[in-house]
Amino acid sequence: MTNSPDSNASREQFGIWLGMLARQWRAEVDRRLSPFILTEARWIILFRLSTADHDLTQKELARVAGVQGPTLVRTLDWLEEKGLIERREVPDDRRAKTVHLTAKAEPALRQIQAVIQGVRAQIFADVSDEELEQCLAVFKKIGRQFDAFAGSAQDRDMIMVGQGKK
Amino acid sequence: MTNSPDSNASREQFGIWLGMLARQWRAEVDRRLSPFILTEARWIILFRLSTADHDLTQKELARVAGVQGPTLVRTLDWLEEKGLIERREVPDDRRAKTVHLTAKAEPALRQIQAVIQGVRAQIFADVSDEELEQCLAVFKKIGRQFDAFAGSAQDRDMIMVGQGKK
DNA sequence: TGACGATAGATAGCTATCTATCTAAAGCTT
DNA sequence: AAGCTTTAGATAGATAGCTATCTATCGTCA
Repeated sequence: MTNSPDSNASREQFGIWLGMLARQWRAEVDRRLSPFILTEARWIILFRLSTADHDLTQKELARVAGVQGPTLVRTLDWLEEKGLIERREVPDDRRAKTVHLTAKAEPALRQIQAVIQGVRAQIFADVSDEELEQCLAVFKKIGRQFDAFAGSAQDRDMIMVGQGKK
Repeated sequence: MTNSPDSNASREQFGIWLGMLARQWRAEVDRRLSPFILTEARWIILFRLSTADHDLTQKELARVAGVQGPTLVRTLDWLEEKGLIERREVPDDRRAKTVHLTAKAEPALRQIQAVIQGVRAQIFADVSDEELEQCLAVFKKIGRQFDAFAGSAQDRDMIMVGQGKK
């Protein structure tokens, strides 16, 4: 009774689950982050900066964070206003700016790492490493299909290479 | 304290993948739906109405659609203005309203079903039924953890019962 | 060298989501 | 019956995402 009749229902459900889980994920992280003024979207940027192996321009940062340029601009505006990052001009290219964590950001980041770690520990409580890997494998297959639609087929792989197994 | 060196990275990645895929999913559906004025968020509501086995109040509809009340209200306002749904007062409870598809909505819905089907066919091109089920199983485990946080532990199961295998 | 297309970042405006709060009605409790 | 508490839906405002477009700068090539 599982194969055909259910698989259709599963496919119908998948997109909706994806959306619901993504929203719940964000809500839970935001809830736990609320003592730190940060939200998930803002934290992701700090995290990416802290784990980057070279100075990132806004364009590069947007790519590894998985958002579009304008979305990043607003987040950076906020982070810069709070003194957590700074934009520096690039000598060689006066259009570009690199983004850097300030001294103020670093202690906050360490505390927050622990909070996020706590979220993950609970969320993945029942999920084995193997299950997680299978799930991510499906994500990557699906991601490739989306990229095929969009035509920018290499971007996603670069993201994973960029920080997945560094 | 995890087993393989990768599993930590996988856990770090998971939330970000979830968010990115959910956004790409929505973008692709929206793109294909653009000839029909509808967006994914609006279509989901129509879909839920069309597959419900009894009249749904807004509260019930919000739950099966996986959004909060206010989000639904705005979507319904739009759908009602376009003449695709109507709200009816409930005789027994003058606070509540049930939501109904109009005659105008039904032919549109059938066309759209085909479009969405097309999205799924391509997105899941490389994904076997088995992989999909495993992935959904992980989703459900994670979903239960979120519900445990929120305290409303039964809601999610009810959602799946409500339309998963009916 | 001057002009034109491409690129980096910023801005504007739309959609969708959430939380917090309001209003009205329903349901208890005394 | 009066007065709480709870519930259904609506409203307001914040956050975050997107596309389209603008400005400034870079690079190329005629």
